[in-house]
Order: sequence, then C-alpha cells, then structure tokens
Amino acid sequence: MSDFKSDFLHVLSTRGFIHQVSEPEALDDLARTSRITAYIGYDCTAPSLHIGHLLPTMMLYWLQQTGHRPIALMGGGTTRVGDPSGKDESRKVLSSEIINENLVSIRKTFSKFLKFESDGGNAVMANNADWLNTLNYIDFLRDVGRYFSVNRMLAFDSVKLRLERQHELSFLEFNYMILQAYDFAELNKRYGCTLQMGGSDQWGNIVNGIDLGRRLNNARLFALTAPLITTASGAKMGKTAAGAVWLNADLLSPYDYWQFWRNTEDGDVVRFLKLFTILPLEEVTRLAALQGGEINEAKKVLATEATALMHGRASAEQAADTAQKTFEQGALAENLPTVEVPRAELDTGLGVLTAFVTAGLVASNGEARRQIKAGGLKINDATITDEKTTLTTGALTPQGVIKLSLGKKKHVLIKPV
RNA sequence: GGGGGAGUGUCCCGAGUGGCAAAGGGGGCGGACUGUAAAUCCGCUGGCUAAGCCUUCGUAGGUUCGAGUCCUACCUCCCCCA
Repeated sequence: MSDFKSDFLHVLSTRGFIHQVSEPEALDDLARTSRITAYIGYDCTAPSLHIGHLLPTMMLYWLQQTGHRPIALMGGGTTRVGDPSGKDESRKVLSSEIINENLVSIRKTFSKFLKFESDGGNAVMANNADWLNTLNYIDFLRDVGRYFSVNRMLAFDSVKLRLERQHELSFLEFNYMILQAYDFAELNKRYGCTLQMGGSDQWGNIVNGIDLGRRLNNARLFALTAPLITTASGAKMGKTAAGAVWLNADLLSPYDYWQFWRNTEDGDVVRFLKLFTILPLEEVTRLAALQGGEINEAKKVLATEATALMHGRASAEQAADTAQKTFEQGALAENLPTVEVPRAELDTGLGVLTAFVTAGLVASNGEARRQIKAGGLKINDATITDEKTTLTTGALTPQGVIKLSLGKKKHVLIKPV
C-alpha cells in the first residue's frame, strides 16, 4: 500500500491514515499530476469538535501540505437530519439556532489546521445548508431520488444494523445518506471536488456520493476512509471521566489536553505520533526505539507536539512545564487549573467537601466523602482523613494558594480573592 | 384495527418471590503495584444539614401497613394477524 507515487497518498499511507481507498491507482495518478480538491463533512451536533474529529482533520491538513485543496464542509443542513451510521439510537433533533451556534464555534478549530483564503491559503469552508435548505421536495425526488435504489440502501450497514437489531430508523434519518451523496455531487459541481474523505463508518455514504456524482455530473469521484481509532486495549478513543476530549480550549484547557496525550498507552504512542503530530517519520522512528520507562519521553513529545498543533507552541510548553513541576519535581506549579474562592470563606473555614465540589474535582459531597474514605483526596499533598477538615488561610502555601488533589493526577489550586 | 411481548439504578447491558436504595456485568473513579502506561488485586460507583431524611424501576392514578413487583388508563418500541 505504501507504493503510492503522489506525495499526498504517500504521506497518508506511511503515517497510517488509510483504511480504504476506491480506485487507488487512479486517485494516485490524479494526485500526482494535478491539484485535487477533497472534502470532509462535519456534524454540528456539539459546540466543539472532539478527538474523534482530529484524525480526518489531519488528513485535510496533509492534503493542503502536499499541494492540494481542502474543503471543510459544515453540516448545517445535514445536522438537521442526523446521521444514523453506527448508532442504535436516533439523534435528538437540534434546533437551527443551536446548530448555527455550534457551527460558528467549530469553525475556529479549522483555522488552526488549514490556511483559508483570508490567510493566503486555498482552503474552503462550505456549509451544506446553503444548498440543502432550499431544496424543493418534488424536484429533488425527480432529479436525485430517481438514482437511489431502496433495495440497495437497505443493504448498507448503517441501515441494515438498525433493521436487524430492530431499532427504529425514521424516514428522516433514512434520507441522510441521500443528502450526503448530494453534498458530494454538489461540491463537485461547485468546486470541482473529486475526493471525499472520512472515518471508516462513512464508506457507504461516500460511495453513494460517488455513484450520484457519476450519474448527475458524469464525474469520476473517489473515496478515502481512515481507520477507526481505538486504544491498544480496545477502548474507543476520546472518552474520559469528564466526557469527550474537546478541541476547543474553553471546553478543555490546553493543560488537560496535554494530559490526555501524556496518558496514552504504551502500545499507542508510535501510532499516535504518526497520526496526531506532524513530526517527521525519522523522528518518530527514533522515538519508537525507546523501551520500558523511556517511552515516557515519547509520550511527552506526543503530548507537546499534539497540543502545540491545537493550542499553539506556547500553551503546549507551558502545559509540559506545569506537568514537569507537578509530577516530576513534586513542586507546586502555578499554572495548574485554578479556582477562585472569596477570602472571607477561608477566614471562617471552608469545609473540605464543599471545597472539592467547588473545585470541580468531585460531583457531590457524597462523592467527596467516599473519596476521602478511599484515601483519594489531598490538601497540599497531604491525604485527608477526616471529612470535617476545614480549609483556612493557614493552609495557604507561600505562593498564596491551596492545592487540592484527586488521586495522583488531578490537581486544582484554590486561590483566595 | 385485533392478538402477544417489552420499557429497571439517566453512562450502557441486565436480574428482580409485595418489605428494595434494588443481584450481576461492563464502563468510570479511588487505593496497592508501576513509568502520570498496560496487566493484576482491593474498595467505591443516587442526593442531603447523614445511626435519620429525600428522590429513583416508561407516564398518571389506584389496591395495600408496605409496590419495580398487583390493578386501571395512557405513552413508546418490537413481533404476529388484518
């Protein structure tokens, strides 16, 4: 598979991005001899992209880096329908207002990876609401619907699984793949887009678009999917206690983002370095040679590089520095997440339970009590044994803060104001 | 339209004879061991002003000292017949 001649496919292939490609030779030729335009569609179901979106987005990055033109397609229209792929449950129907807010919020992420025209690049940001919202039903059925065979649609995994497991699949969702296919054909017409990329679960939807493009525009279109990323121990990636690993800094701080990558399993480090950083492969190979505890060095590189890509080099270095002080020197790092508390509350004595809840380390007083019993809570690195303990100004460190810890990894500073 | 079945700790799957804050998993969190890893072992996994109180088994009523469990109506899903 790595005998691709075009830079684009060569890079994707050697870094481990490729799961399936339709007509690999033809696409390779096209990418070698011309500038291709490719797109990836994004849902607007949440106010931020998360780790799961990072892999496809890296493909757009490499696409542009190897001289081609990426389109980030926001699903302003399709999000109103909901993609049933890989899900048993129907999506909640989101209001147009929320979808729009999400869309605006998500847009910011792309500017980190892609150069748009405003930055002197050629990347395009499109929104399928532009053409989907104004579709006329009868016209659409006659022009597009005629090319879709229900027999065939029923055979697609996204549909088949629902039917087999006897889960509801509404007609609304059933139409999702038609709309996505239409997106591809429309982007081909508007921008000369000839390639759609996505996660492996998108294969069926993409192939539908290829067929429709041929029928509507007589165009030759291609599909390229990325593998579904699971961790070495088989868990789906991107879930933590706090929920999804968000890409927006206001939902997940650069420090926490760094920590996420730092805690990568051994078996994943090399793969992740290739996928989620832009380090040269020679460098990755060098890091791959590390054994045993030395792998931690590779993990730090992974964390810093991945964070730098997302939040900038400065934030990444700061996160690395904070982690180094906290974990390796046992020192108090001032850049740990900080929660401000009125000084008056410390004067009168703040209950530990309340303090940990306020800091966001535990969800309720009850959980705080349980954690104390289990020996999981610490004040300034001293394990709490009595839930009646109170925090006073006496607990302030020379730096004027109090360090609260949950377990070994989660720390929050309390700062009086 | 007729007949049959199902909805359980709001993360998921799932047991449940009228005494149930409700078995068991998975996941998650904490502890031990480590390398901020994995594996393994142990503990925890509704809320509160906590030997008590409050809220939970699709929804709303009812029977009962007491209901996830019985009755009625309704909602949603599945299967068979039309």
